[in-house]
Parts: sequence; structure tokens; C-alpha cells
Amino acid sequence: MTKPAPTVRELIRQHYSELTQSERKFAQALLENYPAAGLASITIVASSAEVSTPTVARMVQKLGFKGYPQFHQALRSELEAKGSGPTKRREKWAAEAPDSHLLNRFAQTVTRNIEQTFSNIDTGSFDAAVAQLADTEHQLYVVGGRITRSLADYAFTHFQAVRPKVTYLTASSATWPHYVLDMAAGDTLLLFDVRRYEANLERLAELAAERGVRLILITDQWASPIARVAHFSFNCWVEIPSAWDSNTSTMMLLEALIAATQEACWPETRDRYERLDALFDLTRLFR
Amino acid sequence: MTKPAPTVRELIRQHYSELTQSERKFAQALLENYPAAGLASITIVASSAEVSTPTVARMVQKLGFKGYPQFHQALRSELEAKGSGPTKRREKWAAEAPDSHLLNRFAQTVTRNIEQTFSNIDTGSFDAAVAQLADTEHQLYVVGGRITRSLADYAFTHFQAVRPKVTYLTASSATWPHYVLDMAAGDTLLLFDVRRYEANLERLAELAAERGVRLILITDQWASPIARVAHFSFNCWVEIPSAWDSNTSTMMLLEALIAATQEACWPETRDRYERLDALFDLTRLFR
DNA sequence: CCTTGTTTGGAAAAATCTTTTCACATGGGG
DNA sequence: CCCCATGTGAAAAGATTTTTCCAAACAAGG
Repeated sequence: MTKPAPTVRELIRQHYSELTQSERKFAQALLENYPAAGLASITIVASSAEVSTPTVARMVQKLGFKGYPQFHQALRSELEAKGSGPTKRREKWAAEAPDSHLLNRFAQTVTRNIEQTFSNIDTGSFDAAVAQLADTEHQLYVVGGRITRSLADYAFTHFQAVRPKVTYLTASSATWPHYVLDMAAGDTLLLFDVRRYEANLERLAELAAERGVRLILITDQWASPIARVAHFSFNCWVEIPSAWDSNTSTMMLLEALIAATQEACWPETRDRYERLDALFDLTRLFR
Repeated sequence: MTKPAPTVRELIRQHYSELTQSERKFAQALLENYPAAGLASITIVASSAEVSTPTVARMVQKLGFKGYPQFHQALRSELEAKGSGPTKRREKWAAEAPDSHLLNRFAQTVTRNIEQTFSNIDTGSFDAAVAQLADTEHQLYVVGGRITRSLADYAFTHFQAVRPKVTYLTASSATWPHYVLDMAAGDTLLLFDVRRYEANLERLAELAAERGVRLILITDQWASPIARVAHFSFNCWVEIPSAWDSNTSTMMLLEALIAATQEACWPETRDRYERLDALFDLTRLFR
């Protein structure tokens, strides 16, 4: 069984009575700004607590560390543990299944990907991209790669319901130039490109960018080369222990964009949904 | 007025397109364990990200720092500012965004859906369904509804890579009888049907069931009527505060099925992937 | 006022870390 | 197929940090 590894904070409390005056001065400074005040070099840390370097060195040894680097390392480990701590780790996902069941392992990995994806979104860019997607004055084009084509398709289906002037660039890249023909400055192109990145897509992005089209790129954590010319790019963590990549986080980000766009386009969108429903009812009558 | 001093996270996003491959590798490592992963010495940080020391040194200069110590200092300042801020640290998804931001609300709802979905999966059925999907003796058909068509398409793309004998039933339900013609007992039909449930799909399911085809249904929490004739059904929680349903949990379940099927079909699947890669390389040569 | 034991910080030596240089590797373009 | 541009890491050079040592300062008791 492994020992619980006491935190530096606990160690200080524990050894406080043995500490000398200067050492206590440093201990106070550290506790008042924990743990940041202990993460610099010993010289900086010492001078900002207004004690000498050897005082700090002696003290960390009293706490049981071999030297300052070990003390430093301990603080960092604590911080790291804390970083992954607040995220409520679900032990088991599928009810009565062991942790080792593929379902649980898969759920854990993908959840981690989702967390990473969302915590790395810049809300400013997100809002700006949504404003772009909600600009119904201009055309919105959607395109995806070999795998992400399905996501582009999903995006198209929903955006078409949310707003007018949406065009889906078909899977066959041979026809893409036809679409570029009609692209105008101010239009928006929503691209999906996860590895392995496709040269055709990149070329399309360049052509569109040259014509003043605003590019919104949804890519993976390693970033497609298109990121260079895109106005907004969003990175999705997609890696799973498998021969292919998981697009659950991609899907979730896409849906977030759709939800935000819908909100931005309200109430015109509500009107569209009502008309759409009416149309579905009509097709049912015909049958 | 002092400048807002961008965080290192922001700097990385901002300069991401200029970064080289190894630099990105380090950037990823840092983002995944932020900021602890950047608070050690440059040598330690570099080796734990599996890049060389100069790579890190060059990168921090690209970010605008004079050297590694300045970068280190910036990270510590951020940490310090965070620690002295409001102690009430609620779980946030998008960094530095208020809880009320759509992104965070959306993430919370969808995460709840995912939890519900996965904790309600019966692992026995899951394993049995996977065995069915991995049965390469028989044909596998995939079909989806108006919205879930994209998911069916995604499923098709991946299952086609994993195993032979996979057929995608096109969007146009008028042609579905043609496919039914060739369905045989023991074949598998993977159906997606979330509300609003489609009569065409139900009719197709009945026809297939009559012919001894095994039905695997992926539906929503309220269950499509097809569940009555399906051999396995999986319910995905899809409700979000919106006019449409979220299919992130559906996507995740689908990917879990693909991952499990891939594992069940190994090593034939590996062989297929290798051949697929070779074919892609060939098409690149043609261009 | 002296003595003794302890604490403290300056300074130098030792160790470590950071930066720069340079040669090799890699991959795209002619 | 070769060449060139760019990216990468090994290693040396330089800078900093960590540690050790020691003398000065200090407090308490005789």
C-alpha cells in the first residue's frame, strides 16, 4: 500500500514548532500565496519572503525533503493532482460492468477529450464565430473531409433549419470550384478538417480566403494546416486508443455552435421551425 | 491603464498557427496539464513532453517571452492571480467564461445526457450487439432518419473500414425495398431513429424483421416504436433546452460500438486498415 | 560583561539549468 | 531524383541556482 503523501501545507503545520523565526517567516509567506510562492527558484522565493537562501534550504530539509528541487517538485505534483481533481471522475459508467470493460474505458477517454476541448475554447472567438454564422446577409457554406463529411452533413441539416442561405459542398471535391465561383467577400465557410488532413480542403480554403470569405475551421488538437488561413479555428481533442479518431467532442462543439447560432437568430429561427413543421405535416398528408 | 496581459493559454492559441510540429507537441502537453506542466525547469518540462530543450526555448520566444524564465514567471503570476481571486471556484468548462455563458450551460446539459446514456446501457446487450456487428459472415446494413442520416453515414464510413459486407441504405426511402430484396436471415440492420420517429423507417424495420434480419436500434430516451421489433435497442438521452435534440450522446454510443466491433474483429481489421492506407497513398500518387 | 549555543546571511564551490551553436534529418518543390 | 529550406536535437558554452561553509549577530544564563 502506498503512503498518502502529505501535502507541503501539512508538513509545515507538522514541523512548525521546530522552525526558527526566519524559517517561520518564509513558511507564512508560502502559506499566504500557496502554492505559487513556492514555485520559483530558491533565490527568488527567498528574497520575496525577505529571508536568505540558506534559510529556505535548511527549512525544506527540516520538512523532510532532500533539497529544494524535491520540495519544488512536491508542490508541482500537488498542483497537478488538483488540476485533475475537481473534475468529478466517474468510476464506472455502465452500471454493473467492471472498470476494465471497453464501455467504461471508452467513456473515460472520451469524457477527458470533451473536457479538454471545452476548456480550451476561447469564448471570445466562439462568440465572434457565432456572430459570423448568424449573419444571414451572407451565404454560409459547409464542407468536410473524408470522415468529417458526416459532421458537415449534420451541420448543414441543422443550419438549414436555423437560417437561410446555407449551402453544402458535396463530398466530391471535383465540384468544389463550381461553388467557389459564387463565393463573395463576407460569406462564411465552415470547414471540418481532422487528420489525416486533406490537400483538397486546404486548397479550397486558400481559394475561398483569397476571395474574402470568412473561414471557420473545426479541427483536431494538432490543428490542420488550414488554421493558417482561417479566421477562427477550434481544436477538438479526438485521440482514443484506436486506429481511428473519436469525433464525439467535435460533434459536441458543433452542436454548441448550432445552439448559439440558433439563439442569435431568434426569433426568425422559431418562425423557420414552425414553417418546417408545417411542411412535414403536408408531406405526411400526401402519403 | 495597464495592458490586460494575455494568459499563456491565450498566447498559445494566438500563435498556434506559427508553431512547428514539435512545438505544438509541447503546447499540447502544457494545455493538458495547465499550468503545472510548465512550472518545472525547461529540461524537465521538455523531456516530459518528449521534445528537446531547444524546441521549448524557441517556442517561448515565439510566444513573445525573452526566455524560459520569463515564461515561467508569467505562468506563476497567472497562478497567483487565480489563487487570490474569488475562492469560490465553480466548475467551469470554457476557461475564464462565466457559468452563464451558453458554452458552459450547454456542456453541462450534454454531459448529463452522456452520463444518463452510458449508465443505462446493459453491458450484456452491448456485448451481444457487438458480436452481431462483428459477424462478418453476414451482411451489415445501416440506415438512419432525417436527422440521424448523418450518424448512419458516419457509422457506415467506419464499419466499412472495420469489416467487409457493409451496405448503406441511401437517404431516399423510395429505394429501400431494393435493399430489402437482398436481405437474408442472419443479416444485421443497424437503425437510427430519434424523434420525430419516421413511419418509413418503422415499415422498413418490420419488413426486415419478417425476413429474419437482426435489428440493432439506436434511439432516444423515449424509444422509437421500432424497439418493439428490434433485437437490441439502446437509448440515448438527447434532450437539450432547444428546438432540436442533441446527438452527442448518440455519437458517443455509436463510437463505442465501432470501437468494440473493431476490437472483436482484430486482427482482420488491422489488415483492412493497412490496405486502406495503401490505397490512399495510391490515390495521392495519381494526383 | 562574558560565555555558550543557536540563528542568520554572505560568499564561494558545486551542481544544475538555460541558451546558443551546429550538424543532421526531413519533406516539399523543381 | 536531387536540391534547398526548414525543423530538430546533441552538445558545448554561458548563466543561474543550489548547496556548503563560515563568520557575524544575537539571546540567554552565569
